[in-house]
Amino acid sequence: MSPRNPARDRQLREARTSQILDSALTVIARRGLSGTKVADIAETAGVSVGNVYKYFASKEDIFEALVHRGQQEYRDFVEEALAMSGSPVDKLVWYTEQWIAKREWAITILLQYARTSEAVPARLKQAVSAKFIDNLRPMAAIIEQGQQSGDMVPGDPMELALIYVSLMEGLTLHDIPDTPELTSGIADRALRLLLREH
Amino acid sequence: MSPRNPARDRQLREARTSQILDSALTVIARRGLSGTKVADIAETAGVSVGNVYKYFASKEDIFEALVHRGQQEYRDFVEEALAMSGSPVDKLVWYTEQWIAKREWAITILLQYARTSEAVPARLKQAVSAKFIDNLRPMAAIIEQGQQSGDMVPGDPMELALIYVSLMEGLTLHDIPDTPELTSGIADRALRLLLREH
Amino acid sequence: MSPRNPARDRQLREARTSQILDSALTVIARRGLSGTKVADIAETAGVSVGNVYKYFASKEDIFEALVHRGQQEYRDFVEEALAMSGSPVDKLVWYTEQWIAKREWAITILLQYARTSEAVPARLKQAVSAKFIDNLRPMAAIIEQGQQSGDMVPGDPMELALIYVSLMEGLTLHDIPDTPELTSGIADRALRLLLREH
Amino acid sequence: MSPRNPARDRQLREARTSQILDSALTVIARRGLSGTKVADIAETAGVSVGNVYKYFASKEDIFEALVHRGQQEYRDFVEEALAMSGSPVDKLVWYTEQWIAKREWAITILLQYARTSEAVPARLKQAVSAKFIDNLRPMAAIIEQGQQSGDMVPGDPMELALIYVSLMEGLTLHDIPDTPELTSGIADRALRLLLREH
DNA sequence: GATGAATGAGAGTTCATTCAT
DNA sequence: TATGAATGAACTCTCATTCAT
Repeated sequence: MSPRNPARDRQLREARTSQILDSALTVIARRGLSGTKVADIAETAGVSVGNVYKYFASKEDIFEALVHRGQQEYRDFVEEALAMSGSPVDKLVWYTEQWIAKREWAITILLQYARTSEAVPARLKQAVSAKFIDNLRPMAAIIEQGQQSGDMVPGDPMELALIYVSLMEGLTLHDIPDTPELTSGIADRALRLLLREH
Repeated sequence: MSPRNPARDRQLREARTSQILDSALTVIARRGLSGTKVADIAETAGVSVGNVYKYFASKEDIFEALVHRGQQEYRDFVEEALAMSGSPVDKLVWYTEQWIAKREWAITILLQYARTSEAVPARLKQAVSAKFIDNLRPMAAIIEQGQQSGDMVPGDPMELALIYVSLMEGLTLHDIPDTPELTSGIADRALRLLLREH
Repeated sequence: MSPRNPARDRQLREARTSQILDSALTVIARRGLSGTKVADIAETAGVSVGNVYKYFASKEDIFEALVHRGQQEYRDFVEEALAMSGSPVDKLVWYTEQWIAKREWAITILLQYARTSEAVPARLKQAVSAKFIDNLRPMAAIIEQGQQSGDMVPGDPMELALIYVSLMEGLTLHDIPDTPELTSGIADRALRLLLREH
Repeated sequence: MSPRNPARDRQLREARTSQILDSALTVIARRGLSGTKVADIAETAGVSVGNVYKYFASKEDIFEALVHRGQQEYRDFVEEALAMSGSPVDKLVWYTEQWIAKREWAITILLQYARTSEAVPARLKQAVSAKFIDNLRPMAAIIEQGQQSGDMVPGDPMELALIYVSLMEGLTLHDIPDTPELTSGIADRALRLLLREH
């Protein structure tokens, strides 16, 4: 028997948790929550079915953890864009390129499901919607900077942020792996919609 | 011989079919395909479970019929926009207002699911994607007219059509009944992205 | 409207009843009772499903009528063999040839099912078994005649009748349409088992 | 790693499989295939419904396994008769007594159903019929030995084997538990049909 | 902790029977 | 009387969850 090592135990536990969530993200995004079997998640994660339940109480619990993690990661990402050096337009360009590169289709589908499905508890739906609105703020801040520098179109920054994020999401949902309807230049083209003509 | 009236029978059959599809559209959009019980569809349609199977061979069959009908209705709608009298900008305005008014969220969710879910047969996925692209053409034609009249931004009309439709869809998915994140002016605001500044 | 004719009405009713029973016999023998849908019977009989219920109260009712008719027809047949002119051996030959010619596989299967299946009410099972035993008597009488004339093997005539009928049935069940394992001479060969060597 | 014992697991698996087949044999023989619920099989076997599906893909799959096992067991049985020491008549006597003692009614009913029902896939029907014919060979060999020793009636051994087996089956189907029409001496009497008078 | 066999509630689908026309 | 659409109970099969090892 190996000697107990609480720190290492916790670390292993977190690694397993992440591993299960990563697998769950992909399969749930591809098949929907009720279309995904716990056995699918377990298999993709390379663990046994029973073991999944050592880390999560239920399939719903996995979904909720997934949603929270996804929204937090997005928050970190958009704040990183806001905090970076460079002009507001540079920030927007970086955000857009990163979004495309990271292929956020999986979490986009999941969050859309979380906001719209009746199968999701109202409590969670409201939390997700509220967090989504809150997550628009860094983007709105970038847009506001762009308006002050005269580089971006006028209008309520929060509204413009919602429009831009919706557009990113809408485009993303047409660029799922294996169903590519997007040519590479389209996101670039979309970006320019926010910019003033000169 | 027969105590039935064949013409009336057929009429009733078509009415029932529509009734079931209408119900299915709403509940499947709200709960997902695998999250929806045939019993839910039946109850919403006000018919018995068994009777649903007189009209559709399976739940998947209902879904497929729904998708076909949805894409055809969209085609009719966008061609109506193209055919109407008035300037290209008028057509785009009408299209946008109608889209918002018709609250196309249900079919938007369904078609997104049809294009992206692994649970959907590849054959159907491809058909839906192809039809989606084809359905961009009338919108591209409107944009081309707008470019010729100097009212709309330059760029490949098909690309711009994809962007605009993606934006509509993205916004729609944030304006589901009971989860309204959209203020009334946002769609109007979005529309202006395609217009040239003067 | 045609004028009422009670005699003709009854005749038509009997014809319909026979027609339904004939269809039922074939399909139930081929698919089993619970494997047969009332719709199958109706379709084979060329009537509507609803109309079947004008003549029989239930599927079980059809089955019971079938069994009764089958056992009565067999009784008539074996009594005809007993009553015919000629030697006991001639009677047995005629009986055997007729049995083979009439291809009684359908009713044989049905009666076997009626006697052995738990799905059949005990009351009916007992009636069928009793009638089966009773129906052995004419055959036993033929055998007794054959023993008296010295042409048939000795032994209890009822036992020998049971053996011979079981053999006929056993052979019949290997000569179902589309599954012929029987060569034409086998029944003839079987017949000789009852005859004395000379 | 694994806390399981693979050898023991496999053993348990085989035991469960047999247990389910044994239960299935009895209930399907008594109620017919479509008259038998998987729940009946599960209950008789003392396992849960869901667990049955861990061992067999479908009810049809159980039926097929049952048929294969039954025909193989019969083959072993009849070959044992052929291989035993003693005269051909001794072999036939042993075979007959064993058949009666083993009360093969269940598998007899099942195989008859497999050969005759339209509900059984043609592929399986043909396989069963072919195996049935093949399984006649050891019996035919016994009869041939009996003919050579002058103890059995002349004739094509395969034909006589078919007749004898059909007779056994026919008698068996009149001696189902709870429907006994057979007196104990009848099988003995039947056996003598193949023997020459002296 | 790790495993996967076992459970049983629940979903899709069928079909005997009824009934409005 | 004849029809076949409508009903819903019952069946097959699935899968989230538990638990003995």
